[in-house]
Amino acid sequence: MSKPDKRDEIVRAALELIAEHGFHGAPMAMVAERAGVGAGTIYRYFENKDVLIAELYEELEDKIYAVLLEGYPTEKPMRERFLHLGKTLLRFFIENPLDFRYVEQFHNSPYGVAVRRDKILGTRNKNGGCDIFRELFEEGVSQQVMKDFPLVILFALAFGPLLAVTRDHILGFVALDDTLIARTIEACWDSVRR
Amino acid sequence: MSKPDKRDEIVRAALELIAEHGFHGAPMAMVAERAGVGAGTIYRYFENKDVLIAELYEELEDKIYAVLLEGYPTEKPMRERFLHLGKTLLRFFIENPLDFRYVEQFHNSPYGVAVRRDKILGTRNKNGGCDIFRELFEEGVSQQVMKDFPLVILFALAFGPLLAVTRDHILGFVALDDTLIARTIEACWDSVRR
Amino acid sequence: MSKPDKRDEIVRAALELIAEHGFHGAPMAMVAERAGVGAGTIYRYFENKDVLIAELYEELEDKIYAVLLEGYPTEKPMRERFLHLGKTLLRFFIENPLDFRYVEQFHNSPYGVAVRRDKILGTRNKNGGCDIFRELFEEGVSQQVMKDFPLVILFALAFGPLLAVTRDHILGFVALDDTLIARTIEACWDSVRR
Amino acid sequence: MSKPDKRDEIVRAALELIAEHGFHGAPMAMVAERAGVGAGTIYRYFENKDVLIAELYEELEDKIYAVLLEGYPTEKPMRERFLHLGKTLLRFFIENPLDFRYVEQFHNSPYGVAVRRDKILGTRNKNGGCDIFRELFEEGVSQQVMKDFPLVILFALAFGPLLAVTRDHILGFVALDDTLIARTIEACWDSVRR
DNA sequence: CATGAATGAGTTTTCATTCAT
DNA sequence: CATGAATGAAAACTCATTCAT
Repeated sequence: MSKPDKRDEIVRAALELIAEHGFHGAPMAMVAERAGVGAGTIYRYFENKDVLIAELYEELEDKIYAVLLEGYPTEKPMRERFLHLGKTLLRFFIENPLDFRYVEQFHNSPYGVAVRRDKILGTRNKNGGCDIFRELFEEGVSQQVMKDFPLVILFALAFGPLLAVTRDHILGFVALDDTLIARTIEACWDSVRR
Repeated sequence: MSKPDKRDEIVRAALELIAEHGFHGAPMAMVAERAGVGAGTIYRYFENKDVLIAELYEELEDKIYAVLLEGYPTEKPMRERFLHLGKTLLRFFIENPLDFRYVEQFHNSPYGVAVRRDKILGTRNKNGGCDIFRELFEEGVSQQVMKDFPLVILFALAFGPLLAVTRDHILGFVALDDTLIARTIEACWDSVRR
Repeated sequence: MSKPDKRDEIVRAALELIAEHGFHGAPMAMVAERAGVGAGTIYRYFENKDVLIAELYEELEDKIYAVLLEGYPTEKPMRERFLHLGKTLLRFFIENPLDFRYVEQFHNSPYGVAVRRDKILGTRNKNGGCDIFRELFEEGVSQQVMKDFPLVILFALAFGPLLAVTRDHILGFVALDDTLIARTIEACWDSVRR
Repeated sequence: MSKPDKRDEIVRAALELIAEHGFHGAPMAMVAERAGVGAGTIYRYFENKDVLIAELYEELEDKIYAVLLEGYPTEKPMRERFLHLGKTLLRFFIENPLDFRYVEQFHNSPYGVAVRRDKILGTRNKNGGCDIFRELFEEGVSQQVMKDFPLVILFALAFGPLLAVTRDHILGFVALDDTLIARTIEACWDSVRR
C-alpha cells in the first residue's frame, strides 16, 4: 500500500514540475523533494528519467481517453459525436492545464515523436481512445460525411485548432467559456465535414 | 567577407542542431564544431545562447514574412488571399523543414511565449508579416465573411491544422502534394468562413 | 562522521590553495581534488564559490577571536591588555601562516571590504572579538590613556604594523622570536598611547 | 612620437581598470578598448599581461620616489625627515587613489611578493627612493634615535599604519585632513623613536 | 607597425545516476 | 526497500594571446 503511494507521489510531482518548468527545469532531485521521497527512490519505480517521462505520458493518455469515452454518444449522428469529443477534450485541457502543458511538452520532444510514430503506424497494440477518433474519421470518410482526406489530415484539422486554442487560453490570450468552446469546435467541424 | 561567413555558419549550425535535437540537445560546443569555428567565436556574434536563439528566430520570421508577402494578391477577394497565405506558408515549411522545426521549438519555449505575448498585445512595433494576417482576419470579421471570433481563435483555426499537418509531413506520416496542400487550406477556410 | 569530514576537507583544501595562490589561483576543481572529493560535492556544502570563501573567513575569524579572548586579562591595566592582544594575535598568525594569508587575501578583496564596512558601521550584530578591540580603544581614548584619534586610526596604528610584520616574517624577510614580538607590540603601543 | 603615446594610453587604461576592478576584472580587451588601441597592440609594448602589470608598478614606484625626494629636508633632524616622508606619502596616496589601489593590489599578489623579495635582499640594483628610507632608518638606529629594530620592522611600523589609514580613507571610513595626517604620522614616529 | 577577429583551454556550476548505509 | 550524499561528465561562458590582413 505504501509502494503505489510513493509511485503516485512521484508521478504527481513530476507532472507538476515538468508542466510548469519543462523537462529540463525539473531535476530528479526536485521531483524527489516535492514527492517527499529520497532521490534514489525514484529509480526503484522508474528505470531512469526517460522512462518516468514516458510512463507519466501514458497515464495521462489513459486518463484522457477515459474522459473522452465517458458519455460518448455512440448512437448519435457523426456531427454530434465529433462535437462531443472536441468539446470534452477542450474542456478537459482547460480544467487540467498541468495535464495539457505536460502533453504538449511531451509531443514537442523526441519522446513524443517516437510515440506518435508508433501510434500512427499502428505498431502499438494498445491505441487507447485514439481508436475512437480513428473509427469516427474512417466512418466519416466512408459515409461521405467528411472530406476525403487521409486520416492524419483530419486529425490535424480537428486537433490543431483545439491545442492552439487551449494554449492561448492557458496563457491568458483568450478567455474560453462554454459558448466559445462550442463555437470553436463547430468551426472545426466545418473544416472536416463535406 | 569572412565576418558574415562565420556568423552565417554559426546560424546555420544552430538551426540544424536545434531543429533536430532541441535547444538542450544543441550545446554551444557542438554548434561551434558544426559551424567550423572555435567555441569562443560564437560569443563574438551573439552575447549568449539566448540571444543566438532569439536572433535566429527573428531571421526566420523575416524570411517567412518576405515569402508570404511575395505575390500576395492584395486586391483579390478574401478567400483567395487566405488561400494564398495558407498555401504559401505550408509550402514554405515543407520545403524548409529545418526552419519549421526551429520555429516550432521556439514557440514551445519560454522565449516563444514572450514573443507571442508581445505580438498579441501589439507591444512590438515591428510585427512584420503578422500584420497581414491580423488585417485579413479583422477585415474578414468586420465584413462578415468570417465567423465572429476573437482574433486569437481565428489564428488557431487557420494555423493549428497547418502546423500539425506540416509536422506530420516532415515526420513522414503523410505525403503532401500540391493538391493535398490546396485542399487542406481550403478546409481551414471552411472553418473560419461563415 | 563522514559529513563533517568532507566539509572539513573542503575547507582545509580551500584555505591552503587560496592562501597560497589567491582566490583566482584556486579553481573549484583543484579545491575538490586536494580535498579528495568530487567537484560537485563542494556544492552540497557551499552554495557557490563566494559562499565558500565567506564561510571560510568566518570560521577563521571565530578561531582567532577565541584565541584572543583566551587568557585576556580583563582586570589588568590597559597597556597590558593591549600587549596581550597584540602579542597573541601576532603569535597566532606566525604559527598559522595559512590562516594569515587567507585573512589578508580576504580583506583585500571586494568580499572583505563589505565585511569591514559592516563591522565599522556596526551593522553586524555579531562582531565577535572585534568588540574587544573597540572597547579597549574607546576606553583608552575616554580615559586619556590613548591619543584622541578616531577608532579607525587607532586600529590602523595597532594592526597595520602587525600585519606588515607578519607578512615579512612569513616571507622570510625577518625572523620573529618572542622577544622581537614583544618589542614590536610595545612599539605599537607607543604609537597609540599618549 | 605616436609610439610612446600609445604606450602611455595603455598604461593609463590598465592603471584605471586594475585599480578599480582588480587584476582579474581588467581583461586585456578592456584595457585595449579604454586605451583606444587594438587588443594586439598591447603585445607590441608588453610581452604579456604579467609584464604590463610589473612595468606599470615600476612606473608608479618611480613616480612615488620622485615625489618623496622632492623637498626632502636632507639637513633637518631625523624626526622632521621622517615626518616629511610620511606626510608626503600619505598625501600622495590620498590624492592619487588609483595609484594607491594599484600598488596595494600589486603587493597582495604573487608579483608583489617577488619584487619585495628582490628589494629587501638587495638583489635589485635600482632600489629607487627606497634607499632614502633605508638610510634614514639605518641612521636612526645607529644614532640611537630610533629603536634598535631590524630594518624590516621599522618599515612595518612606519608604513603599516600609513597604508591602513589610506585604505580606510579611500573607502570612506575616515576623512583625513591635514591635521589628522600630521598627527597620524607623528604617532608612527612615536612607535619608531626611542 | 597596428589591428581585432578568432581561438580553445580553463572556469564555475548543474544534475542524472549510483551505492553504502 | 528507502535513502540521500557523492559523483563526474557536460554545459555556458571568459579571456590571454595569436596572426592574417
